[in-house]
Amino acid sequence: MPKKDSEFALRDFLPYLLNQAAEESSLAFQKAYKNRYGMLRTEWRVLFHLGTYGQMTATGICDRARIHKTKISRAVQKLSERRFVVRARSDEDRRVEYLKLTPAGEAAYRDLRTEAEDYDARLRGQFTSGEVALLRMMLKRLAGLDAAG
Amino acid sequence: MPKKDSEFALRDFLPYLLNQAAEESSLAFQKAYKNRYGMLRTEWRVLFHLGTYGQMTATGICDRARIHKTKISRAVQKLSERRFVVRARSDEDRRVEYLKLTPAGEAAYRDLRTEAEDYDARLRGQFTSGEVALLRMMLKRLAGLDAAG
DNA sequence: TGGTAATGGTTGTTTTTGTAACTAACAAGC
DNA sequence: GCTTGTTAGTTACAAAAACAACCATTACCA
Repeated sequence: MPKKDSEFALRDFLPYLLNQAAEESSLAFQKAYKNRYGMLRTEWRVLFHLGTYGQMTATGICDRARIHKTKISRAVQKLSERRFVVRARSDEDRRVEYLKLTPAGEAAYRDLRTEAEDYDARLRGQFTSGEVALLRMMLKRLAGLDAAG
Repeated sequence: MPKKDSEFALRDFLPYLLNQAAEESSLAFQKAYKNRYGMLRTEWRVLFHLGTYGQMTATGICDRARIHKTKISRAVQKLSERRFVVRARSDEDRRVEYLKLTPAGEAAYRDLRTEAEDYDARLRGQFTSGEVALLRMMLKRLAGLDAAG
C-alpha cells in the first residue's frame, strides 16, 4: 500500500511539539502564581527576573526575557500597584527607571520560587540527569539563547 | 563565598526554557502561514489536522490538538469563508459536523507542509538524529502525549 | 413519554495581547 | 543653540484569546 501523499508527521513537527510541551508545563505551573497571587504570566516573569537578578531596568528585563516592552510596562504597573515592586528614577539619566522588589515582593518571589523548584524537580524526575542536561542544551539552542540572551 | 539565598536558575527552569524555545520556533514558522495566507495559528493548526488526518469533526480536532472549542469554531468559520474547508452535517447525529479540506485547502496545506518540513529539517540539522529522537520523546512525555492524545 | 443531563457547536462579553504612535530625556553634529 | 536622531518608557486603539452563557440535538432513565 503506497504511502499517502498527504501523510505528514504533525506530531513530530518540532514547533508543534514544543508548543504542546510548553503549554502543558506553563498551565500546570500557572496555578501557583494565578491562584495564590492573581498574577499573569508576564508579571510572574518580571517578578522572577527581579528576584533572581536583583535590581534591573524595564529594558534590561526586555532584553533578557525577550518580552515586548509594552507587556513589561503593564506588568510593572500591576506589580507596583500591588506593592511588589518599587521604581526609582536614575539621577544620571532621568529616562531610566530602576526596578526592584519590595519585601512583600521578595516574599512572594521566595514562595513561588520554592513552588517552581518543586515543579521543576517533578518534571526532571521523569528523566535521567543526562537527558535533562541534553534537553536544556537543545532548548537553549532552539531558543537562540546560546551566546547572548 | 556562600551562595546567595535568592539564586535560582531561571534560565534552566524547564517551563521557561520550553516557552522560549516554543515561542522562537513558532514565530519563525508563523511567517509562512501569516504572510502567504493571512492565517492565524489556530487556523494553521486546523488546516494541518484536516490535511494530515483527513475528515474530522471540530471536537475531534479539539481533543487531538488540545485547543478550546471556541477557538476551533472561529478558525473553522474563517477557513470556511475562505473556501479552504467545507462542513457537512451528519445524518445520524445532526449535532455533529464533518470538516474536510476543499481542493484549495489541500493546495494550501501542501504548500505549507513543504514549508514546515523544510523548517523542521533546519531545526533538526542542529543536532544528531539520536538527539532529535530523544528530544521528541521527552517533549511528548512532557506534553502528556504518551498514550492518548 | 417526559424530564434531566450530556454533547456538539456557536455567540457575546470581558481580558489580554499586538502594533503603532506618542512623550520625555539625552546625544551628536553643525 | 538648534536641528536630527536615539533611547526609555507609556498610552491608545485594534486584534485575539479566555470565559461563560447559550441553542439544538441526542442520551439516559424513572
